[in-house]
Amino acid sequence: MAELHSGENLLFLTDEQLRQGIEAMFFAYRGFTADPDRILATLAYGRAHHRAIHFIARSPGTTVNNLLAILGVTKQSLNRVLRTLIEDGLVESRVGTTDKRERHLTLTEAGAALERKLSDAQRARMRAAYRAAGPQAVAGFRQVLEAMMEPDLRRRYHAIRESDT
Amino acid sequence: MAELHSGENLLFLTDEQLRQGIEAMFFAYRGFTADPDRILATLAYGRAHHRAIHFIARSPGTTVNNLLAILGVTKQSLNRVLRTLIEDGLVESRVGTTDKRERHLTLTEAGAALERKLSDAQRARMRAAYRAAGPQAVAGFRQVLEAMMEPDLRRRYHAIRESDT
DNA sequence: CATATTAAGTCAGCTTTGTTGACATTCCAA
DNA sequence: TTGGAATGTCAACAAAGCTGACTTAATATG
Repeated sequence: MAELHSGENLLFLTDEQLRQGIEAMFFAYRGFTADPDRILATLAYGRAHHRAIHFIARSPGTTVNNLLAILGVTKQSLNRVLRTLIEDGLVESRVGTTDKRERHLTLTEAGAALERKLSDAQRARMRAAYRAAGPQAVAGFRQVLEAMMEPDLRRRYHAIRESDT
Repeated sequence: MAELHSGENLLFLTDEQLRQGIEAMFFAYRGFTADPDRILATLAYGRAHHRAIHFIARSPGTTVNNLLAILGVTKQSLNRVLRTLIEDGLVESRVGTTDKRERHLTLTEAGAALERKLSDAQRARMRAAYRAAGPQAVAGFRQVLEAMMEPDLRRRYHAIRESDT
C-alpha cells in the first residue's frame, strides 16, 4: 500500500489512519462531555441546556436567532430549553432596545454560577489533555478541528472569538 | 494573568484558550457527523445505526456485549437498533461456536455496502481536514484526542487497532 | 449434579432532544 | 398600509437514550 504513495507526506492519509482519526473523534467526544453530563444529571438538565448556557455566557446579550444559528436546532427545540432556564431563574430575556422584536439573553447570577461549575469541569479535562499532549500538539489539534468544521460554523467560531474582549 | 506563569509552555492553558478548544470541539463534531447524517436521513436510519455498523465493520464477529461496552449504551437501546439492522438484512447475527450464549455480529454484503458509503463520506472530510492541516498537526490532533478520552475507552480504542490485521 | 452466573433478548414505560406544521403577535420598513 | 421578519406557542411525533422486571439458554462453579 505505502509504496503506491510518492512521499511520506501522504502516508498519514491511508484509510486506516483516517479510520483511527474517526474513532479517536468518537471516543474523545464522549470524554469531552462526560464531566458536564454528570453535573447536569444531578440537576435534571441535559446537554442542550449546557450548550445554551455556554453560548449565552460567551456572548452576553445575544439574540435568540443568533443562538439558533450557532446551535443548529429549531427554535421550538431551543425555546423549550430556554423556557426552563428562564423559569428556573438562570437566564434573563430582555426585549431589545433598538429592535423590540429581538430578545437579548443573559445569564443571571445563578446561571453564571452553574456555567462556571460546568465550565470548570470541562476545562479541567481540556487542560489535562493539553498538558499531556504539549503545546505543539495543541496547535495541531486546533488546526485539524477548524478544518473539519462546516464553513459557516467556522465563521461563527471565529466571530465569537473576535467579539471577545 | 500570563505573568503568573513561569514559562511559555504554560501560556496556552489560559481559560480563553481552553474555551476556544471546547468550542472548536463542539463545532468540529458537527462537521464530523454532518455527511453521514445526510446519508442516514435518506434511509430512515440515525447516528445510532451508523455507530453500530461502524464497529461491527471494524471488528467482524464481535459480540453484543463487546459492542455494548464500546458504544456505552444499554442493551435495550442497542437491541432496538440491532434488530432493525438485522431485519433489514444489513447485519447478521450468528450463535457462537464455543459459547452458544454469545451472538457474533457481522455485516452482510448490503451492510458492508452501506458502511462503505458512510465511511467514504466521513473519511473524505477527515482527509480534507488532514490535508489542510498537515502531518504534524494530525499527530498533535491525535495526541490531544487520546488524552481527552476516559481511560477505559482509551484502552478499547487501542484494542480495536491491535485486533486489526 | 444443583445452583449461580452470564449473554442475550424482550416488554413496558419514561425522558430528552430533536423534528414539522400551523398559527398569533409584534414591529420594522418599503 | 401592507408585507415580511423575529419571536413565541400549541400540538404531534420520532430517535435514541434510560430504568426495571423478566425469560431463555448456556456456561461456570460449588
